[in-house]
Amino acid sequence: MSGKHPQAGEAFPRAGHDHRGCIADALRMAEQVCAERGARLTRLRRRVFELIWSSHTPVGAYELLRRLGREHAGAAPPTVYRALDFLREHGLIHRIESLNAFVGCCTPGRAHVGQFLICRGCGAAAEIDDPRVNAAIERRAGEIGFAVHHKTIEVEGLCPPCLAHGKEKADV
Amino acid sequence: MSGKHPQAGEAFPRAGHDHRGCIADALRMAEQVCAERGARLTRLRRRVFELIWSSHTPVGAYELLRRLGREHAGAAPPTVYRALDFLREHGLIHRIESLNAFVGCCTPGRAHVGQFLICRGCGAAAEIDDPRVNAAIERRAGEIGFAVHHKTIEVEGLCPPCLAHGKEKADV
DNA sequence: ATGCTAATGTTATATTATAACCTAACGTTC
DNA sequence: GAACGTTAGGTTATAATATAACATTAGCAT
Repeated sequence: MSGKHPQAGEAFPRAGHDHRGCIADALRMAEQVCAERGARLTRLRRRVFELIWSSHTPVGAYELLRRLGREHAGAAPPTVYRALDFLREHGLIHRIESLNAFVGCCTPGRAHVGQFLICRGCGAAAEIDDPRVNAAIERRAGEIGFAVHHKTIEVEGLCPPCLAHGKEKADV
Repeated sequence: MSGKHPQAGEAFPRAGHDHRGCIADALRMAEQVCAERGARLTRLRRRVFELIWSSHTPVGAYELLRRLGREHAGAAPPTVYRALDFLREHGLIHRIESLNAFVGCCTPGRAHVGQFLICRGCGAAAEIDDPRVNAAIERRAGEIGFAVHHKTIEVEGLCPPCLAHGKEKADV
C-alpha cells in the first residue's frame, strides 16, 4: 500500500512515484532473465537498459546515443542498435513503431505481446497486456485463416492526469 | 458472385483477381470523397494514389518516388510526402507504421481506425475494421481513464494462401 | 487583369538504421 | 596458461526515411 511498485497495479505510474524503484526492479528482472538464458548482460547493454528505463517515456536510439556518449567514448549508432537488438531479443524492451522509440518491458520473461497506451501529453507509455484485445484479434484472424506471428498495438491519446489538466504536447 | 470486387467481402483478395477493378473503385471513391469535401485531387495526388493502389502491398515513399520519377521530372521527396499527407488527411490511404509504408484505404469516408493483417509471405495488407477489437481496446482504455485519439493495430503473419504453400518472404 | 491562396518545385538537411570490416574480450580446451 | 574459437564491441561509411525553408507556378475569385 506504500506505493513501492507503482507500475504493478496501475497502467500509468503516478506523477511522484519513486522511479528508482522501477529501475531497480527492471534491472533485477533483466538479470534474472539473462541468467536463465545464459545471455550476457554486459556493462554496455546494462547501461542502455538503464537509460531506457530512466523514464516511462519511449526513447529514440539517437537520444540514447547522446546520453551514452557523455560517459562512453566512441559510442556510435551500431553501439546502441546492437544493444537494443540484444535487449529486444530477450524481451527486455519493446519498440514503439509509431514513435521509432524504445521502452522497457514491464513483464520480461513472460510470453506476451506488447500493447501500449501512449500519452500525447506527457509522452508516457503504459504497457497493457489485455487478453480480451488479444482474443479479439486472434478470433478475427482465425475467421480469415490468417496465422498471427506478431502484433503491434499502439494507442495514442491522453492519460488520466493529462486529460484532467488539459495538457497536450504542444502546450509544454 | 462473379468476383467483381474481390476485396469487398474478403480480407485478402484472391491471387488472380481483377486488380484494375480495385484501382478503378478506389479512384471513384477518392473522387467522391474529395468532391464532398471540396478537396482538390490534383493530377499529382491522383497519380500517387494510383501508384499506391497498384497493389495490395504497402509501398514506401521512396519506392513511390522512383516510380513517379519515370514519368514526372523533378519529383523529389517532398513531392511524394506532400501528396501522401494530403491523401492521409482525407482518409484515402493509411500509413503502416511497422513498415514505414503506405496502403490504400478500402473504406474511405467512413470513420474507422486502420486495423491491418500483413502477410510476411506475399506482403499484402488486409484492412480489417473489426468492431470487437475496437471495443476491447476502448473498454480497457476506459477502465484506465485513458482518452483514445488514435489506434495503430498491425498484425504480422501469413495469409491463407501463403500459409498453405509454406511461403515466407525469405523463400522468394 | 489583378491579386489571393493552394500546390508544387527546389535545395538542403535532419533523423533513423544498417553494412562491412576490424579489434578486443571471454571462455574453452588442451 | 597458451592457443583457439566465439561473441561483443569499435569504426567508418552509407542507406533509408522524413522534413525545413524558401521560390515559383497554377487555380480560383473578384
